[in-house]
Amino acid sequence: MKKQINILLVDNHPIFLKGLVEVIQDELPDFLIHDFIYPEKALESSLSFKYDVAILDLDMPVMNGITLSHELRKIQKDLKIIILTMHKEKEVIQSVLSSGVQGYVLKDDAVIELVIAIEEILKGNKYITEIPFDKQSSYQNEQLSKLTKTELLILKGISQNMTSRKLADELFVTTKTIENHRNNISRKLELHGSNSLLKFALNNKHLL
Amino acid sequence: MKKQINILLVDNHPIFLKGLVEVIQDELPDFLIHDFIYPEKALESSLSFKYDVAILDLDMPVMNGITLSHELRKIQKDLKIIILTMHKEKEVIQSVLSSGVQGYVLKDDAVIELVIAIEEILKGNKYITEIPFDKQSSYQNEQLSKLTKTELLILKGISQNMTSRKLADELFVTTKTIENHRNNISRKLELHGSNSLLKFALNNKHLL
DNA sequence: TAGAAAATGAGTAAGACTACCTATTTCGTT
DNA sequence: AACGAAATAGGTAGTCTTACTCATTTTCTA
Repeated sequence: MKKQINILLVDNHPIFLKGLVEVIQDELPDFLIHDFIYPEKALESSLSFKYDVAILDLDMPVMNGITLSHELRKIQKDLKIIILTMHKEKEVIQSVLSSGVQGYVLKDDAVIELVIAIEEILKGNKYITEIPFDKQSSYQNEQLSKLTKTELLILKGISQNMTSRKLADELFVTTKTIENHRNNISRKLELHGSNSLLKFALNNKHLL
Repeated sequence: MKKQINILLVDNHPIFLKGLVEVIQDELPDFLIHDFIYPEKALESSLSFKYDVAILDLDMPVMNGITLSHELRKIQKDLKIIILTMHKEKEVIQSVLSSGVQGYVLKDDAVIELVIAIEEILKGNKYITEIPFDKQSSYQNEQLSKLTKTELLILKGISQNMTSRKLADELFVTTKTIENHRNNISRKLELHGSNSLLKFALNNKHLL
């Protein structure tokens, strides 16, 4: 008897989710699909149920796909993750992949892409869909291109809830250095006022 | 014998489109659905086929949903149009409705919304989905229901980039009062650490 | 290899936020 | 009318961030 494969599917768009369930079910009738609109509910269910693969939407309110993947992995270390998104920007893909997921599929890919991804991931491989020619969110990119490597690194840290203190420890420099970098970044990006840098970082997390 | 109802469905995301077809077919098995990934192909088909309702994605490359609706109407004056999109912004909705479509449904609405929309439109009515404001992700809502009226007001202010100082001026109280409210909010929501309240407020802007 | 850019660090000052505490007044409900 | 919740405000301390200036060292590159 073959082992039952359980798929966790999380997407906050009900219509898309329902469609997705049917599509996957059509192509992979032996798999059991557990679908959730709310990341929190999915997380809760993972406490009492073991999944083989999780297919997660990237842009969700409250908890995005990457955060959810981390939370799921805390509960179940060996869970395989496929991120399903409409983002075609190199930077998004880069940052998603660097967070240790196994698959990346676009919502405007053909259905077969997702099916292949699931099958490959189950074999222990990774699967990254072909990304079409680059479509950039050009404005923010121009802004970010003004920054140096270290500045980008710090901005990324800020977007990940790190204080200057923590960043300093992490990078083995003084907090003063981090503060100086923060100031330089703010000047380059023309950001002013309280927590303006944090807000920018959060708003552009996907580019960092 | 009942008249056959023909639905034109256009969305440039294949997975979403395939799911959508199945979902509509499930709910409205007597309807005939003609689905297209490319707006141009849909337009071409409308030259030789008469549709009753068109369900169009708003964001498509080359030709967006509104443009397509105009083109379709040139060919078939009485065609009913439902725009299906993920945009919740007042401005988008305003401009879409003013272009003379009959329906507006969100991609993150439940499936039933679209079905109702189709049925209403066929009766000659318009159907505009409820726009969020009081449609909530239930978990955060439970959290927010712990807060008092004033606390919610302050949280909203925070989400709009206001400092405690500005909020105090606005509400004619001292900054100390605002700070106390902030502390009470953080305690109720179990938020800790630097700027945790700001981050929460930004993440839940849509609920405030 | 010389000059420019980047990274590092210090000083100083002010504003903002978190995290506790206590206390008084106002308001709504029973 | 009494009770409890909510709103108001002060105290105190520590942390974090912004916003400047200046100086030194490292690294890249023309």
